[in-house]
This record gives sequence, structure tokens and C-alpha cells, in this order.
Amino acid sequence: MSEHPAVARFVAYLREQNLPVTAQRLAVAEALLTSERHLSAEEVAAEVARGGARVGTATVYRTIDTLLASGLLVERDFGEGFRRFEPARDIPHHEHLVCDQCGRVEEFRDERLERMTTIVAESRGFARQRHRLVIHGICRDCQRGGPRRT
Amino acid sequence: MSEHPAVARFVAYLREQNLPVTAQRLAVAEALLTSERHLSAEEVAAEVARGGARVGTATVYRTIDTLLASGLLVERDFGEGFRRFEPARDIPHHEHLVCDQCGRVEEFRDERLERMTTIVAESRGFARQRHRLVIHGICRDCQRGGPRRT
DNA sequence: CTCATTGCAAAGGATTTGCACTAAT
DNA sequence: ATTAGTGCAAATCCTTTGCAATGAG
Repeated sequence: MSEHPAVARFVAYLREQNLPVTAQRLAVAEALLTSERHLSAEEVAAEVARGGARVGTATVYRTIDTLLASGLLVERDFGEGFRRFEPARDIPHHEHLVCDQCGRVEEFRDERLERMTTIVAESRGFARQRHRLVIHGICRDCQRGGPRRT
Repeated sequence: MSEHPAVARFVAYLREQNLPVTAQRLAVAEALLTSERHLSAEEVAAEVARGGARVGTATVYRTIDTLLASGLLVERDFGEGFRRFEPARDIPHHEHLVCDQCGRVEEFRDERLERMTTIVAESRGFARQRHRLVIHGICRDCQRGGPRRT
């Protein structure tokens, strides 16, 4: 039904766990795992609806939980008051650059930062586990009086 | 009534803005501005209650808004689903180190990080405005099988 | 006195849950 | 057949708002 590899991996996960592979789970997984953007739960429902299907809000959230448990999806919080989700790519860890005007999100990776956080944590007696960095600013387009927040 | 300098500054701010100096505002400001911890709105109400006074939830939030506007308080989001607040100290900017086991929060400052974020942002065409870094780990006490999340 | 603040309760937005119904295996 | 998933609506959690009563200046 779906050719996307990430969705296929989700199906494999469901079978491993002996969980039913339902049309709703596939639709939600497809929307989330093939998206280029960081979607919110509401946007997932809208995306599924665009595809002609219909999924209840509760199911969207329940499927998101399953996807998170499978490790194929990761949760992001940009301080908007709700969560966004992004497919877990091969990138081990990356940071986010957010345009406060149009909302665009870019990702980047920085080894030095990784090392730096470990050093800081250890110097204070913490066993570092993970970190999260978000840089806020105005993107090139918006600096030129371009796009406005939709 | 209150000897704490930060609270005195809040009173000065209220007078400047021609805003009434009420007992509730003082109680909330006292709880927040003299705290060593990052309090949530609920904890503020509890703290005020411990002092014998009573403040409605709405008033807590409204006073927090005023304190934020005054610049004497800053907002923090540790991804718990609600906000925490911290008095604005002289420190221009600092990062957080959070123990995922007991919830303890330590602060630190790092110039290199500051510079690094500006460079990364600019290299991608962003005009950097601010950033936020939170490192998660396990603190020394908890590593020794110490404190557990309350 | 006059106008802003307060408290309470109702409203809101995101997310979760209870339950009868439907579908996957 | 069994067992788990789904939708809907009600319920939660944090936060905001409407409004009559209250208090600061």
C-alpha cells in the first residue's frame, strides 16, 4: 500500500509487536514519516484528510505514541504550547534554527556542541544523556521583508 | 513590608506604571523573585498559601504577566507541559542542566556557546536573536542512588 | 469616589480517557 | 471468534477570560 521505506519499517514494527496494522495507523504514519516539515497532531489529521481518509483525533495521538515507541518518530517542542513531530532520520542528533517570523525550521549538526555539552555536564557532576538547542532568529527571506507568519 | 530588593524593584515598577500595589501582587512577586528554584504557577500559589495568604489562580497568572512585562521575571519551558519562572538575575544569559531523575536544575554560562550559535545562524542566513540550550542528565546525587523524583 | 484588581467559575486549547462499536488476525 | 483499535464525547491539565464584588489611590 505504501512504498515509503519508513512506513514499511513501521509496518514491520507493528508485526513484531503483534499489533494490528490498520488503515488509520498507516495513514498517520505516512503523513508523519514522509513529511518534510515538523507537523503538529492537528496538522497530521488535516494531512490525512487531504488524502481522502479520516482519522479521529484520539487515534492520531495514539498512533503518535506508537510511532514514538517504535523510535521512528521523535517529538519536538518549539514552545508553541503544543508538540510537533519529526521522522527520526539517520542523523544521530541535530539542532534547530527557527525563524521567529515565518516559523521555518532548519536543522544542523555540530560536533563541537556535542562535546561541549558533555564537558559542561561532567564538570558539574552530571552524567550527560542528551541535550536540546534551539536558536531563534530571522531567516534570510524575512530579513528582506519577505514572508510573514501564516 | 518586604525587604527583598527585587520585590522593591517590582513595587517601583508598579508605581511607575500607575498600577495599584496590592497584597496579592506583593505575595506573588515575593514568592517568585526570592525563590531559588524555578517555580510553576501552581507552586507559586502553594508558596503564597504557605505564607498564610491566599491568591486565586487567575491572579497568579495575571501577576506573572506583569512581572514578565517588568523584566524582573523570565519564563522557562522544560517540556513538562507547563511553564516555570525564574527571577531575572544579572546574568545576561545562561543555560540549564536538568537532572531527569530528581528534577534539579542547575545553571551555567558559556561564552563560546554564545559565539557558536551566532556563527551557525549567520552561516545559514539567519539573523540570530536568542537561543536556548537544555542539557539533560543524571546529577551526582542520583548517580549514587540518591534522591528520587518527588 | 473611580477605576483597576480580585476571585470564582466558565471558557479554551492540547491531549487523554471511557466506552460501545468495528475490524484485524 | 478473539482481541485490539477506532471514533466520539466527556474528562484533564494548564492557562485565560467574563463578571460582580472589592480595594487601592
